[in-house]
Amino acid sequence: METVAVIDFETTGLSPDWGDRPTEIAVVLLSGGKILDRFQSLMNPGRRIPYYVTQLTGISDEMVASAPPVETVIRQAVRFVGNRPIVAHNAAFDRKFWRSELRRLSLPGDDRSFACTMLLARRVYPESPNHKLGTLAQWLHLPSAGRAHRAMADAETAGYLLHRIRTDISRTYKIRNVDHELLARAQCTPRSSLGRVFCGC
DNA sequence: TGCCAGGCCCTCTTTAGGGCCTT
Repeated sequence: METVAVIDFETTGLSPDWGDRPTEIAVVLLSGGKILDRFQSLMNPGRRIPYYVTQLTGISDEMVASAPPVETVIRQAVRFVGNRPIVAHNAAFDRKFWRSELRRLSLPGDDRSFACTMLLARRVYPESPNHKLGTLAQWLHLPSAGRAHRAMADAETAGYLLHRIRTDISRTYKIRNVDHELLARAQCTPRSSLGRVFCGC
């Protein structure tokens, strides 16, 4: 089964266009539902972290003061991810920070597509109370990964969610190997045609 | 104590509007 890189950013806010920067990144390499390797680092965003974000994530100005700068960590993360497909929960959010930081560094790969576990979960589990990562983890009884809203815990949980989605799709549509290409296609496919997408492959 | 944006999806829709989700 293809190895994918599941990414999660903690940041100073919602938008790099407003000057927000990452404060932490975690990447897990996932294959067949097993975590093969992990990368995690706090980083110094060069700006203050709003109080409400610290309340949410537990990441404070004091914690990132001695951390390496964003540029250093992003270069390490890019090397760790390599050419593997990238997955995230609400991938549009992580993708825009990934792109923003790669462009700052003039690194290639800022146009890479991300597969999104939230969009997949909306289609596969429409009956879930909502499609927040924490709710899905609880609702599906996924393994506990630690404190929510920290990068490694959320990346691991998104990895477990991805594996569960693959397993349920395989069972529902009698497909043995649900690879990343199918997930990527599902990302752009209306829920009503999900069955046709997988049965058609 | 900075409460910001944007892509996706649904519907009381499509020449639009609003909710969800991420920090």
